[in-house]
Amino acid sequence: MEQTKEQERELKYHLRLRIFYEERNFGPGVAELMKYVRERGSLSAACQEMNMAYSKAWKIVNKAEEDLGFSLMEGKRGGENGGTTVLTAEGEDFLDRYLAFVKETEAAAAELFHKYFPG
Amino acid sequence: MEQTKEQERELKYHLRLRIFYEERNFGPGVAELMKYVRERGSLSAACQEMNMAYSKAWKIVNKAEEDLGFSLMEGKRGGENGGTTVLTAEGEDFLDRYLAFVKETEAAAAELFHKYFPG
DNA sequence: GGCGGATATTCTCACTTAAGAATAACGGAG
DNA sequence: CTCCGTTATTCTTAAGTGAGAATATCCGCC
Repeated sequence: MEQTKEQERELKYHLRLRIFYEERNFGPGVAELMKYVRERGSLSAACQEMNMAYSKAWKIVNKAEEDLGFSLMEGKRGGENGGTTVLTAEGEDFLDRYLAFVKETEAAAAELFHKYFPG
Repeated sequence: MEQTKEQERELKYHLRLRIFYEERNFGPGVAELMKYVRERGSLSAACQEMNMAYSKAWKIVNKAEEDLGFSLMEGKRGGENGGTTVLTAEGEDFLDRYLAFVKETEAAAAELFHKYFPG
């Protein structure tokens, strides 16, 4: 504020799309976890993919479910591989809509960014 | 995850638009401060409007200026009212473009949200 | 029936961030 | 020349977050 700095820098934008309901929210973190759970059939496998502690992932998912008011995934303990986790039907549906929403919104934002911050 | 919850809730979305350059960024907080500084000609007045400690506001602005590489506002100490702070020309320009970018992006996002999350 | 691997849950600890107290400098007004 | 309100800056302390250790439970498989 007192001293000015002179260098030019390339600007980049970044979007964080998050669905809010009062203090509750659903964002990119849970979405990514869900994508891996759908792909791998296991929450701990999803954690390995994302290099995240299982306990943290579990808390994130739990919080999102509390916030949304319905289950996103369901786990089973024991069995052949030790256990499994799969998305619920509502979880699948919600994730798909969230991903489509984010994708199109990001495309729109990219265009607008170049409009206002060209070069 | 173990127990399902049944209530229906209205979903709302919320957008956080933030301009990134590597670890640097410019977001809604600094923008709001700048709007009040432009309106009131004083950073401490802006803080009162936003119910924020002056020291915190100053730090936020300073960080943003460091990140962007140019001054957003300039302060003068002493004088009739104790001091003043006004936006620099670059600050004005940047703020205006940021606000326009955010406004149009939010409008686009609102439309897409209703497309994917109707009702 | 014990093993292994996954789910489920709680508890620490480090680290980051938030909030604001404290202090100094400044300059017009009275 | 002292006072007042503001800018400028640093420091302390409280609060929140992140990362993961620790523990318990489940169940097919050998």
